[in-house]
Amino acid sequence: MFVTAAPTPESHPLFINLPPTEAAALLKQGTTHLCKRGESLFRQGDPIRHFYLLTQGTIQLYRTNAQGDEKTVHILKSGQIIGEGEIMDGCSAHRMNAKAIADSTLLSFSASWLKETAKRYPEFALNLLSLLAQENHLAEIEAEHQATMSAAQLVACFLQRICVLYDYDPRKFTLPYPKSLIASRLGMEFETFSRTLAKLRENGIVVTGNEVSIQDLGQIAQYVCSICSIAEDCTTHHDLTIKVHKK
Amino acid sequence: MFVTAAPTPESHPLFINLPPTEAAALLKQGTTHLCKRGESLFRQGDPIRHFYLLTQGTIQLYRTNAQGDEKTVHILKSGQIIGEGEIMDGCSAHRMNAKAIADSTLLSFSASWLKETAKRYPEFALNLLSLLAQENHLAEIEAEHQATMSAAQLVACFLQRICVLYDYDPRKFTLPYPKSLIASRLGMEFETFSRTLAKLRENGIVVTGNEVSIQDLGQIAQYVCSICSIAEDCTTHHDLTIKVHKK
DNA sequence: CGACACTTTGAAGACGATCAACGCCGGTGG
DNA sequence: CCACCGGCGTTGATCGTCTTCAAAGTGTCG
Repeated sequence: MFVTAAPTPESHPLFINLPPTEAAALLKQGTTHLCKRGESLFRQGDPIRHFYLLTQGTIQLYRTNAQGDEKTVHILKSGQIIGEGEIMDGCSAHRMNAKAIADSTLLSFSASWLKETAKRYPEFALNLLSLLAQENHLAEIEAEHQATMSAAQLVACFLQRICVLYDYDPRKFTLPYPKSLIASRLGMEFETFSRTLAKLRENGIVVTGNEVSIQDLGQIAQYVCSICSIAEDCTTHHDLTIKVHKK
Repeated sequence: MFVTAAPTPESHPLFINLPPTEAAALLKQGTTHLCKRGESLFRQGDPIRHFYLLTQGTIQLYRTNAQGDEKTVHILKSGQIIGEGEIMDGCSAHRMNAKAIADSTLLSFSASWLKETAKRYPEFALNLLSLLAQENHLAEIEAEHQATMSAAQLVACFLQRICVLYDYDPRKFTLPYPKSLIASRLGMEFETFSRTLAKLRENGIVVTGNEVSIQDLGQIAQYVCSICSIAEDCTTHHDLTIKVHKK
């Protein structure tokens, strides 16, 4: 999940330690799939047929409950993978919906390809295990954040993550998707999201329209990360600090 | 994580599809470790040395932040495993604390044992992948719950899960650990937990001291599960319904 | 009996959801 | 070219929920 964009599929974390020829051969078994902005890739309840590697674009994963409320589970960017959990878990039907937020390109493999490859290539299996373990950690942290952070802190944390994920300059960048999507991703109402922006301004994050400027990382760390139990080994905040130092 | 208690380590989900002799040989590489009630198994920041299989007792996994607040991440029972995520993720230090809530017995393996075994036995790797994928799903659901459910709904959902996990009769069972621990597990204050009990009584769950009685599963489903986006494929609620039908 | 851990209850305040109104912008159609 | 509309975002007022601080009740084990 938390993977810096792989410039080419061959260099994806899944294929680390595999001979490049093997990786290329495996990748050839995938077919390219296009998904236009607004199009659905699959829906909750659909049979699981494919494992996907997103090579370009943005995919929203979301769930719907009986009341019709939507909750965004993930917003994926190029280099991230789709379906690995559901496939390894042995699910027969999708547990969420996938929709393109922007025109997207995916490499699609059969679901059994993933299991077979994991079985045949121990290195691949270990890479997949590592990815799942990372996703796991992030999901746990997210649950903790939801339980302990205020809306403003959630937003501040998310903005930092976006910044690392997209390799933006914290001092000035443009939101890669609408605010309402972020609100849905963070499990809050968009009115609440909007109101947090005032609070963030007091804490060194200025948002004007779609432009964000994180002015003082130290202040934000104080405001957000001091509450967080992973604080010192938070890769996000760590990477961000390094990023600014370099420039 | 969400594994019905394995009566013997050999029948643990990790060893499914492995020849029994192999499983037994692998298990022999572990050593038995005792952890008395209140004792710490490891702490946040400690180097990661072992993978554990909990064979008896109860282990609490929790995190502490700079402010000193504790958040319980998991409460494990026999049959569950410890450390798999951190090891597969390649962490060098523990990201949380582990403490015995009750006298516990663990089978301990070296961290490299886990990686080596996954590398050598494809079936084992697939089993481990399946377990991680399940944990993942649960963690995602938990984040969603934290974001969308009220305190009372969280408690109701948790009580149902306990019921399935420990194979209790929903109509009358005793809480396996103190209420304050449950509150910490659910990310709420224990005062809040206490107050939710009145609300639950109105919805068909009566708690008196440590005795719980879930009187009407349908009513609870209405109160809790109708909000939840996994509703129809929630193993917990599903299993619970079946359980009652059988009796 | 008294100490201590655990739990309950009360009152005050902070926070987020909800409902409602309005502003802004891009596109469409007359 | 302007009027209208729909998607998106902001702001205000109100209400219910959870936290916080404080006090008191319950239980068990020396």
